[in-house]
Amino acid sequence: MPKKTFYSISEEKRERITKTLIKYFAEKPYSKVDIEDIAKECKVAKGSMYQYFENKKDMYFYAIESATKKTLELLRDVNLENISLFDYVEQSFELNWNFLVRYPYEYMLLEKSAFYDDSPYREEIREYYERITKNILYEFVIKNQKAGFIRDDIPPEIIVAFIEGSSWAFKKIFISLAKSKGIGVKDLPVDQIKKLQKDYITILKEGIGKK
Amino acid sequence: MPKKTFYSISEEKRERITKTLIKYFAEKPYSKVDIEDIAKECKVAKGSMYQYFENKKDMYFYAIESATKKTLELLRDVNLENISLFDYVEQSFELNWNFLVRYPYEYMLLEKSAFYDDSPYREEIREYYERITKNILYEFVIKNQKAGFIRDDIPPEIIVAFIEGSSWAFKKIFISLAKSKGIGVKDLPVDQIKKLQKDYITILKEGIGKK
Amino acid sequence: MPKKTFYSISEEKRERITKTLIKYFAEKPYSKVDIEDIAKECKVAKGSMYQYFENKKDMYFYAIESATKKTLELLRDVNLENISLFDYVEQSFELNWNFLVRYPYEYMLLEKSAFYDDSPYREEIREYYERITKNILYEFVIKNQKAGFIRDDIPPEIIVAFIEGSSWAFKKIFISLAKSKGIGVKDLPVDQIKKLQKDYITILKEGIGKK
Amino acid sequence: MPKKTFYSISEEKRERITKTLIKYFAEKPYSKVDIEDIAKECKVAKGSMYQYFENKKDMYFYAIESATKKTLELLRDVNLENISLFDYVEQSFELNWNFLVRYPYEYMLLEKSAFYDDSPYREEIREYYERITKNILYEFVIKNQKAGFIRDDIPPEIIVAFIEGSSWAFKKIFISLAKSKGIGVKDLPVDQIKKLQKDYITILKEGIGKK
DNA sequence: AATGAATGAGCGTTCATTCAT
DNA sequence: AATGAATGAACGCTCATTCAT
Repeated sequence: MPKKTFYSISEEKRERITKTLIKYFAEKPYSKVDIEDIAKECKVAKGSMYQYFENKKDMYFYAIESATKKTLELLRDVNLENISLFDYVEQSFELNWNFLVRYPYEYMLLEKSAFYDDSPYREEIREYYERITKNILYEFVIKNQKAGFIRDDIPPEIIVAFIEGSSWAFKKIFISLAKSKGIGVKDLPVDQIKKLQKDYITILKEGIGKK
Repeated sequence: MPKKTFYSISEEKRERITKTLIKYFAEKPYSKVDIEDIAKECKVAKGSMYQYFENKKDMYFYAIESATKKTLELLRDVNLENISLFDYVEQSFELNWNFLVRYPYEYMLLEKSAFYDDSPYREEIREYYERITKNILYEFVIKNQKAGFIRDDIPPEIIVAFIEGSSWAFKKIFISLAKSKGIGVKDLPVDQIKKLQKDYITILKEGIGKK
Repeated sequence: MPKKTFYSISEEKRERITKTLIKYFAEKPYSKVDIEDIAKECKVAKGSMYQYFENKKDMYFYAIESATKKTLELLRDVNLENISLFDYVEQSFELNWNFLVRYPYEYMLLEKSAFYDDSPYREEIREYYERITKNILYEFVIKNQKAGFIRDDIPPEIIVAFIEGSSWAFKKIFISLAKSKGIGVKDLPVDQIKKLQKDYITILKEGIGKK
Repeated sequence: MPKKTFYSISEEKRERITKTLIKYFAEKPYSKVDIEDIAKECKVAKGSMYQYFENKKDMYFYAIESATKKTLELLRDVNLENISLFDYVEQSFELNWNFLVRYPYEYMLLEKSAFYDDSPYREEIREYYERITKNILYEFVIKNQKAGFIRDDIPPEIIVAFIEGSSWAFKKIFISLAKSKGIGVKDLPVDQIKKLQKDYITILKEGIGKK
C-alpha cells in the first residue's frame, strides 16, 4: 500500500507514476525492473519513489492493484443474471478484448504477474486472483448446470478448467496472429476476430467431434 | 551450444552436470539461478562451467535441449499412424503423465521455460517449442479432418489451440489437486486420474453443451 | 546552537521538542537517530526541525546541553564548603541517584554521549565535560589534601581518576543488578543500594587491602 | 567466520586485510565503516571482501577475534598462580601497557567494541568478553579473600568493580597525558608511567584516606 | 513560520564473467 | 583442462538536508 505521501502529490504526477510502474512491471520480469529507471522515466528522484512506496514489492502490488481496478471498471457494466454460460463466455471474451485493446500494459501485467513472473510473490498473487476470478466462473457453471443449460454429468471444476484453458489458448491465437502480421493485437481486422470467436463458441457448444 | 571441451570430459561428469543444470533451471527462475551453486553441486569449479559453456544462457539452452530430448525419446515409441485425434489425446496424456512421473525436473523445466520463466529468452524458446510441438498436433488435426474423424468447419489452428489450452488447464487440475492433498502429483490415486481423464475426453468428444 | 526561531515558538512546543530530542539521542546511537521519527513524535514537520536547528549536530548538542543544565540544577542545592571528600562522594552519589531516577533519559544521554556514542563529536563532547566536571572534583581533592582529610603523597589527578573510575564501575553494578532482576534501576530495593554504597565508601576510605 | 577462500589467499594479503579491518573498526564506529574504503586500502575489489567474508558483521567479528587473539598471546606468558591481587593488578597493568604500545589499533578496537560502539552486536560482544575476562578477575578476588590477602567484609563483585573501574580511569590518565603533550601514549617517559603506576597500586593497597 | 515533498549521495550485498596459476 | 580467486557493475534502500509553497 502506497504511503500517504503518494496521495498528496499532484494527480498528474501520480498518474504518470502509476502508468510507468504498470508499464515496467508488465514489460520486464520483476527482478529486472530497476527502480532507478522508473524514477528516471517519471522524472522523479529515486528517493522520491521511496517516499511514495514502502519498497519495491509495494510498487509492484500497487501496479497490479491499479491494473485490476481497471478490469473491474469494465466488469461493472456486465450483467451476469439470467444468461447462459455461452453468453457469458462471449461477453467475457468481448470484455477481455476491450481490455487488451484499451489497456495493453495493464493486460500484460495481469497476465504475467500470476503466472509468468519471477517475483517472490507469484503464489500470493495467484491465490488472490483465484479468489476473485475463479469463483465467479465456478458459481456460474453450477448455476448453468442446475438450469439445464449445460451437461451435469461432468464435475463443474473440470468444466471450469476447460473453459479457462481453452479461452487462454484462444487469446494466444490472436497474439501470435498479430505478431505474424507484425501489427498490434488491436489492429487485427474485426471480422477475423469475430470469425475466430464464433468458431470458439461453436466448439464450446457442440464439441469438436463430428456427430 | 556447449563448447567442445564439454564433450571431452567423462560421460559421468557430463551427465552429472546435465542433471544438475536441469534441476536448477527447473526449480528457480532464471535470474535466481546461481552458477556457483550449480558448480558446487556438480563438484566442479565455477570456472570449469565456463570452460564447458559459453555463458549462463548457453547452460540454460543446453538444459532445455536436454530435457526436450528426453521427451522425444518417449515419443519415439508412439505410433501416430491411423489413430483418431481422441486416441492421440489419450495417448499424449498418458505420455505426459509418464514423463512427469519419470522426469519431474525435465517436465518442470519445459513447462516453465517458455511461459513462466523470467529469462530474457522466453520468446525465443517459445518459438522453438512451437516449431517442434505445435506442428505435430497441427498436422494431426488436418489429417483427422480429412479422415472425417473431426469436424472440418473449424480451422485446424483453432482446434489445436483448443486442445492445447484445455489439456494445459487439465494438468493444472492435477497439480492443484495434489497440492491440496499435500502430496506429489505422481502419488495421486490412479482411479481419480482415470476418472478426470475420461471426463476430459468426453468433453472434447461431445462438447460441454447438453444436446 | 538553536536558531532564534526556536525561541520564538510556544514554550510548550519547545519543551516537547527538547524532551523528545533527549529521549531519542539517549536511546539510540547518533547515527541511528532519524530526524523524521523525532519530528513525528513532536507532531512537527521535519522541515520545521531545520527551522529551529542548524542541522542534526545542532540538535544533538542542544539535547546534551539541556540535559547538562538539569544536572547543574540539582547541583545548585549542594553545599560543597567544608565537607570532606567522603561526604562529597556520598552526596554526589545521592545526587546521581536522584538524577537517574528523576531524569532517566537525561542521565542516559550524558552517560553515553561522551563515551558510548558513535557521533563524530564524541571527543569534542568529552572535552566539554571534562572542563565542567573534572575541575570541580579536582579542586575539591586539592582542598581536601590541604585540609588533611586525605593523603597528599599522591598527585590529585590520580586520586580524581580513581574516584571517577570506581564510581563509574559502581554505577555499572546497579545497572547490571537491575537488569538481572528485570527491573528498572530506580526500582532496586533501597536497603540494597545503601549497603552497596556503604561498601563503596568503605573501600574508598580504607582501601581494599587488609591491614 | 571468514569463508574458506580467505584462508587460501596469500598470507601477506590476508594479514594486510586483517590489519586494515582492525584499523578501520578501531577508528570508526561500526555504522561509519565503509567496506569500499577498506577494500581500497587493501588494494582489493569490494567484491573480493565478500568472497572472504559473509558480510560486514563477519568482518567485524573477525577483526575483534583477531585482536583478542593477540591479547591472549601476551597473556600466555603470565603466571597467575600464587600471586596476590596487587601483583596481579601490577602484572595486568604491565600487560595492558605492552598491548597498547605494541598493538594500538587492536587495543582501541577491543576497548570500543563492547562499550563505545554502535554496532547492533554490542551486547553480544559484551557478554562474550564478560565470560572471558570478568570471571578471571572474579575468581582471583575470591581466592585472595580466602588467602587473607584482601579484606573479606566486602562482597567480591564490589571489589572487582572497584578494580576494573579504577584501572580503566587510570588508563585514561595516560591517554589524556599523552594527548596534552601531543605525543603517542607509547612515547610517554617511562619513569612517569612507573610513578603513576606505583601511586595507583598504593591507593589500591591502602586506600585514599589518611590513617 | 510551517509544511512535507524532493533530492541524491551513500552503502551493503550479489553474481556473471574473467583471469592468473 | 581445472581451479577458484578477482572483478565491478548493478541494485534496493536510507536519510540528512533543501526547497517550493
